[in-house]
Amino acid sequence: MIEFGELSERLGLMASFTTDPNNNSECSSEKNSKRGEKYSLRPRSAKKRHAEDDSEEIISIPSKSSKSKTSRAKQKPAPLSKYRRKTANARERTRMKEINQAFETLRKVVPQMTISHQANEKLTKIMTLRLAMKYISTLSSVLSQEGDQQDLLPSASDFDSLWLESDGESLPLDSDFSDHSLTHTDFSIDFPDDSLTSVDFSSALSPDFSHHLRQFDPLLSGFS
DNA sequence: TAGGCCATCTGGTCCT
DNA sequence: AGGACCAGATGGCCTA
Repeated sequence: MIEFGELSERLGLMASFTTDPNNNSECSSEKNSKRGEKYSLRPRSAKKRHAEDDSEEIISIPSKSSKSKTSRAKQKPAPLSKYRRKTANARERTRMKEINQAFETLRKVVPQMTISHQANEKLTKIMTLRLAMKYISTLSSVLSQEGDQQDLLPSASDFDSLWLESDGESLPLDSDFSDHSLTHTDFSIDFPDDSLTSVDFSSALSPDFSHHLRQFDPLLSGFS
């Protein structure tokens, strides 16, 4: 079991909780929250929360027609205490942070793509997932072709038959390495929203490819 | 200004 | 009981 102090230290809670050790449920939700400001509710949420806090102090007689919190409390379990709500939020942020870190890792593993419109922008989450699926599919395809051969790493000529496959569709990669890009038309199968006009798969065709392949090897060993 | 993307909050559900 | 996970709601930021 994690002590509050330990949890708070881990999650950086202490700054926004009061220093009163006897009152863990107090927090600094009064200040307007800014992104990145920890453990303060957004203005709207804080307003709502305060309204709920106020209503909790009112003892009302439950009635059928009433939609007050007090009447609803009879049917639903009591909302989390401020303290538990804060810690739950902190855990949720941590969880999302880990997911985002995994996305960052994935962005680094998939070949760098060049998107003409947004050349300097990082891939969105959905784009990252889609490209990863394509990349895995490509590697799988290459490995299956190389299955009978000793050398698993593809030679340059192997890329003449490198395909990007998705949902039964096959997208041929340009075998001319001086212009290894997919056209917008090619990619429109998976990106019908015109978000891509060209995709540069140069890293997949470079020596780096073997590095990527080795990284994926354990995952792909079960394919064949 | 609308739409896309994202972070955060929140309540519900499941699990330990 | 409390944590993990999930999805909906909300609002901020950015770009076309």
